[in-house]
Amino acid sequence: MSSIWQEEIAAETRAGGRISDRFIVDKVRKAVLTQRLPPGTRLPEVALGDIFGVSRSVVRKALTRLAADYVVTQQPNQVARVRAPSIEETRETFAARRLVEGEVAALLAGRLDDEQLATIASLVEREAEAHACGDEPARIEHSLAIHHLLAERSPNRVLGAMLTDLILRTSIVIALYKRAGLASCFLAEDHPALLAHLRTGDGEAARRCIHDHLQALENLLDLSTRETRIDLMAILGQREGVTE
Amino acid sequence: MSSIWQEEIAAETRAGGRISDRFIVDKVRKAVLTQRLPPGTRLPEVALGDIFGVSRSVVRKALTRLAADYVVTQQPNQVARVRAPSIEETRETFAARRLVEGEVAALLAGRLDDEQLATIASLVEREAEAHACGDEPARIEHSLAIHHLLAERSPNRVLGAMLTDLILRTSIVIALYKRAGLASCFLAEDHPALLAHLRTGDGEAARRCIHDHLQALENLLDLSTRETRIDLMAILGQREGVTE
DNA sequence: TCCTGTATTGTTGTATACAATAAATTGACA
DNA sequence: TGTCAATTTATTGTATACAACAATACAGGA
Repeated sequence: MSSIWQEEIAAETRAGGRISDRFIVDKVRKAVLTQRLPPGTRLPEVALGDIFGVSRSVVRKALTRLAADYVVTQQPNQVARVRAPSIEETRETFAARRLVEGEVAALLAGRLDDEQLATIASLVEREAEAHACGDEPARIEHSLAIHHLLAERSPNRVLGAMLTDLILRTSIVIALYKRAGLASCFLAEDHPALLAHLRTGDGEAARRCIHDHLQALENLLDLSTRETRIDLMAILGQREGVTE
Repeated sequence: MSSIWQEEIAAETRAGGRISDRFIVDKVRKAVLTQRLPPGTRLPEVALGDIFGVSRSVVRKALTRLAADYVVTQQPNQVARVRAPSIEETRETFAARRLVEGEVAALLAGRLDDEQLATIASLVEREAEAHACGDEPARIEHSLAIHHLLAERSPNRVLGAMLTDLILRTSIVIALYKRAGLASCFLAEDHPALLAHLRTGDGEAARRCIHDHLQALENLLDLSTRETRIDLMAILGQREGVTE
């Protein structure tokens, strides 16, 4: 029973903490994000229960939550699968995020204190450094941290929660549809420019900045309808699930 | 065991359909919306299971979904309760809905075919009639149908789903914070004006119309911070739950 | 009267058994 | 060899039992 989560589960149990549904949600989410669980992967309840050392009750709750987050699909009497958002949904998700994150940035401009601005500045710097070092996972982590900070600090918490969801969903589709051969989605100018607008308090400039940034990101993806890169039939046909 | 859902459950079981988690979600949601289950109401799993004639498994799934929809709160080892959104959250929910529904309306303007426009026109008319007859429940139903139609027909389905959620959440807080003595939240001019803009295809006008409409709606609420109408301590202190 | 520790009750958390459904396999037949 | 039906296996749906935790009620002492 060697799974991709072997060490993490061992660490958690050693630390005395018993595995909860939240733990499972986190692990599956991250695995989907890093494409260790590609779209279409079967997630049978008993298999996951064996892996995490819990019963189906806990797994079921985790899967229900993942379905609410659009990470997996759950249809009656069928195994849960890692979701494969379509090209159309990808475009719509980006458009929704542009709207929401643009508004959050506009609301936030001029309202952040020096400490928060310094935190963002540090993340922007570290993102550039990681890119220079060729450490893409670290760069993604810092980039995500910037956007998550906007979501957390959003003066409107309802919009903030919506943005958190949208960041996750766009991250998944970026991993899915990243143009083959593209090493990184780093856009050197964008985050520094955003920081400047947040500092000066120009809300509309911040909104435009976010808008253009996300549009540029979307343009880096391969969303050509011709050859559907995600061949659902091929994916759903294969019998592979989580390794046990 | 006489509950507020007595007849509906009997009807469902007579019709041969067995009670599913979706059924429970619908019934609880509607009861919250119509304030038959006021905020703070305890929703113990066994009590709900007895009422609906199912085991805790089904009830638990329903409650998890209701929590994802922000209808109830679920904290570890504590009974689920009907959520009581704060005044601040109410304002934020309205602001979020203005943003999202405005965008949906702008996208939709000029894109609806004659049949869909006729459907909306009919709903607008029937809403006015219901108001004239003093039939407030019917008026609310028709008004909601108009907004739900926008959500369903949204060219961007991600935004459409978000709007569906926001319509539910605003409906709950409207019921909660409606100014005492106010018979109806009917705004005679707004829906006809929206219909006109959707027909002519003026997206920005449709956006402004939605924006002003929702702002007017929010202004009809009693969101004065002075006397907190929702006294959580009083509500959470009382032992009342669903009637058995 | 007020506080505090303890027993009791109420409620949720988890595991498991069995039923119901879907998927896969097998075998017969053309 | 290919196709269809019947059987077997895999998987989820539901109910239930027991453990763990929280809230309550009660009794005793300051």
